[in-house]
Amino acid sequence: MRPVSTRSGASAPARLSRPERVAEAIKQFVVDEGLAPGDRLPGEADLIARFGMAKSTIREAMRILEAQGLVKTRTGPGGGTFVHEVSRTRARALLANYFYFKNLTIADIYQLRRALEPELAASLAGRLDDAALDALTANFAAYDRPAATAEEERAQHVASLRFHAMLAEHADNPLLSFLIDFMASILSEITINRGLYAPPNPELWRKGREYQKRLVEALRDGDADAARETMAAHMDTANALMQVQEARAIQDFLAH
Amino acid sequence: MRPVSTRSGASAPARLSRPERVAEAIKQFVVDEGLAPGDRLPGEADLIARFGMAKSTIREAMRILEAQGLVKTRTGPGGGTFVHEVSRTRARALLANYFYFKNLTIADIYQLRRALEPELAASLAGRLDDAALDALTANFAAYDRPAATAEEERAQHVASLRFHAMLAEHADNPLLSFLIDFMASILSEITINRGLYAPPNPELWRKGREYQKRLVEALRDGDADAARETMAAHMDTANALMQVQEARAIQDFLAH
DNA sequence: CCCAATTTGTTCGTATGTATC
DNA sequence: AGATACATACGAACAAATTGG
Repeated sequence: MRPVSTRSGASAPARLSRPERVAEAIKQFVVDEGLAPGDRLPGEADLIARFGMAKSTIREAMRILEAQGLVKTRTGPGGGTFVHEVSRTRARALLANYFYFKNLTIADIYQLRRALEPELAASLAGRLDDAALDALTANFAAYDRPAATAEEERAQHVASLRFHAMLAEHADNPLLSFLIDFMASILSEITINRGLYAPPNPELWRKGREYQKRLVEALRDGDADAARETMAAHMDTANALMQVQEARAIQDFLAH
Repeated sequence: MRPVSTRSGASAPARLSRPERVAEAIKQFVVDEGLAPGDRLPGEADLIARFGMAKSTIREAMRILEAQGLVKTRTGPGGGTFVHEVSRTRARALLANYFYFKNLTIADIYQLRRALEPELAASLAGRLDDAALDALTANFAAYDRPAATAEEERAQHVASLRFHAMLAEHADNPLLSFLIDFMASILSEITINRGLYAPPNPELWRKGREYQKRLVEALRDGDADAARETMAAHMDTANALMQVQEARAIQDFLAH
C-alpha cells in the first residue's frame, strides 16, 4: 500500500495545518520519486524555499514524519533527512497506542494466538536452519527448572514468550510475523509491569515446556502437521493457564 | 499497555531530541494523571514555562503526539490540546506505513484471513441484532448480479470486502476486529488503485455471494459452527479466486 | 587536536488566524 | 461587532553535532 494519509476522518473537511500538508506532500514526493530507505530528502533550507514556508513549519512537518517512523534526521555535514523503513519496534509502539484505549483482555489476545500460532508453526516446519533451531533450544535453558521465586517465575514467563517472538522472526509472511511478535510483546509487557503470570502450577509449566520441545523437533523433522498440532495444544494449555487469571482489562493493569 | 515509547532501538543510547523528550514526558503525564480522551492538556504558554523551552520546541512535541493520533488541538478560546483516542483510521494508516516497505503479498493476507475470519464469524453467531443483519443483507444489493464492466466488477469487489468490515465492526475482540478491518482495507485499496480483482469468473462470484448469504442466515440462527464453516468455505473460495492472480508484491502494485 | 564547513537543533519576539462570548 | 483567549506561522539569530582537513 502507498504511504497512507494519516487523517482521522475519512471524509472530513480536510483542513490540515501547514505542517501536516507539508508532511503529506513530502510523503507523496517520496512515492513519486521512488525514493528508498537511505535516500536523502532535500535539506531544510531547500524545503523552506520550495514550500515558501518558515523554518519552524518545515521542522514540524519533519517531526510528523519522524513520529511515524518514516524518516530519520542527522546533523552535520552529509546529514539531513533520510527515508527510513518503519521499524518493527516503532510499528509495535504505534499500534499499542491504539489498543491503549480499547479494553483488550488476555482472552482476546489468546483467541488470536490460538488461531495464528499453529499456522506459524506449520509454515516453519523444515524451513529453519540448525542455527535457528539451536537458538530455540538454547532458550529453554531460561526455564528448564521450576521457578523458585515470583521474580524468577516472571522471568521465565517472559523467556517463554520470547520463544514465540523468535519463531515470528523466521516467518515468511510479514503480517503473520508482525502479529505474533506484537502479541508476545504485549503479553511480555504485562508480565513485567504487573506481574501477570500464572500462579505456580508445576504441572502446566512442565507441559508448556514439553510442548515447546516437541515443537522444535517437529520443526527440525519438517513435519508441518505435527508442528501445527503441537502448537495448538501448547496454546490450549497456555490459554487454560491464563484463564485462571481473571480476564482483567489490560488498561486496568497498566494505566493505574 | 501503557502508551509506549516510540523509540526505534530497544536498547539504543536514548539520545532523544528535546521535542521527543517533551512528547514522552507529556505521554507520561497523561498516564500519571489518568487523563482520558477529551481532557485538556496544559496550554502552550504553560508548557513553555514548565519545561523551560521555546515555543517551537513545544510545538514540535505536539506534532509528534498529534501524528501518533494521541492528541488533537483546537484554536480559539476554550481551545488547546486535548487527549484523543487513537482512531481506527489513524492506526490503520500508521500500520500500513510499516507494511509499505515489506513485501506483503495477497497470499500473505489470505493466510491470515483464512485463519481469522471463521473465528470472527463464529463469535458473532446469535449476537447481531436485526438492524445489523439487515445492513449486511442490504449490502448484497451492490453485487446481486454479475458485473457488466470492469468498473462495476471493481465496485462489487470493494462492496464484498465491505461486508467483512461490517462484520468486524461488531466483534467484541478489539484485536480481531481491527485486523479483519485492516486486511479488508488493504485489499480494498489494492482493488481501487490497481484494479486487482479476479478475472470475471461468474461461477466463483456466485459461490462467494451465496456463502455470504448463508453466513448471514447462520448468524441469525445463532449457529456458530455453521457460521465458522461457511466463512471458512468462503475464504477458501476467495483464496482460490485470488490465486489466479499471480502473488505480486503489494508494493509493486502501488509504489509505481 | 583543533579548526572550519555543513547541516540540523533551539530560542525569542512578533504578527496572524480562529473560535468563543 | 468587538474583545478575549487560544493556537498558528514567521524570521532572524544563535547553538550543537558531525565530518574532514
